[in-house]
Amino acid sequence: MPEMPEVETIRRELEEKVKGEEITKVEVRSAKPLKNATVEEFTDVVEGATIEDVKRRGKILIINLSAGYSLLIHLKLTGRILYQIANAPMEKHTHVIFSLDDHQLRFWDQRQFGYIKVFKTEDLPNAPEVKELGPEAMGEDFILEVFQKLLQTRKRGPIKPLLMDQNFIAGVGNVYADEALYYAGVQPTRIVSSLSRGEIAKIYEGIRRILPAALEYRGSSVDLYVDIYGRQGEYVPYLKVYGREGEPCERCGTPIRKITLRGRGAHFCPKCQK
DNA sequence: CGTCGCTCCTGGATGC
DNA sequence: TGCATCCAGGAGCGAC
Repeated sequence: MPEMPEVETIRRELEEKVKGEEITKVEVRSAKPLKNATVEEFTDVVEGATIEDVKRRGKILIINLSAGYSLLIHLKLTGRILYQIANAPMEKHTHVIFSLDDHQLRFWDQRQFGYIKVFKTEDLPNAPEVKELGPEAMGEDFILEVFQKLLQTRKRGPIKPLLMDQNFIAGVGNVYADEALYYAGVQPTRIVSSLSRGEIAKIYEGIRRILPAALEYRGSSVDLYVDIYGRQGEYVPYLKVYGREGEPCERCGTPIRKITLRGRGAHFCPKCQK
C-alpha cells in the first residue's frame, strides 16, 4: 500500500518521464475514480493540457496541468499509475487512460478505492483531503518538538493509529508505523500519555530514518504496489516486523506477533517492544 | 473535537 | 476439485 516512500517514488519517476508532455486524449473506462467531476468535465479539463509538474503532499499525488487545473490522485490500497507504450495490452482494472505522445499513463486499481479529483490549482490548498493534513513526515519543519507538541493534543488513544492518522502526520501508513515502533521499542497499543520523552524521541527518529531508507529502495511492494514501470519496490527484505508474523525477531529471536488494532493488522516483537 | 467502529472493493487464502 | 467464506486495509462517515 503506497505510503510516502512509494508515492514519492512514483512522483519522481513521473516528473522525469512526463513533465512537459501534452495529454492528447483521455479515455475513461470506469467513471468511479472520478469522484468530483463527470466524465465530460474531466475530459474537458485534461485533454489538450500539458503536465507542468508533479507534486506530492503526504500520500497524495498532485499533477499540475496547464490552464490552471490540477489532478489530485490518491492511490489508497491498490492504485497504480503506469507508464506504458500506447499499444501495450490493456490490463483488467485499468480505469483511466491518459494518452501522451507514444506512451500512455494508465490509472489502474484493483480494489477501486483510489480516485482522481480535479481542482483549480488555486483551490488545491482548500481541497478537503489536503486542507486538514498534518505536517509532512519528512518535511524540514517537522522537528522533534513539533511531534512532542502534537502528541500532547492526542493523549488518550494508542500510538499506532495516531501515527497513521494523516491529519496528525502526513505520509505514514500501516507498514512504516509498525516499523517505526519496532525501531523505537514501543508496542503499537501503548497509550500516548504513557510514553516517556525518550520513547517519543525514538519514535520520531524511527519515522525520520525509515521513510528515507525505504525511499532509497523505491518503497516496499507489500500488497500490489509497483512503480510507474511496473517494478516492485525493494525495501521488503529490510522490513523488521511488517508481514513477518511468526518469524523470529532479528534482535532477540522471539516470534513476531500480529494483532488487530482498530481493525488493522499491527506487527511487533513482544520482547523488544514495551 | 477526539475516539472508534463501519464501510467501500477484489482476489488470494482458507475451510469443508 | 469446487464452492463458499474470510480477510487485507486508507480514510471518510456517523455515533457518542
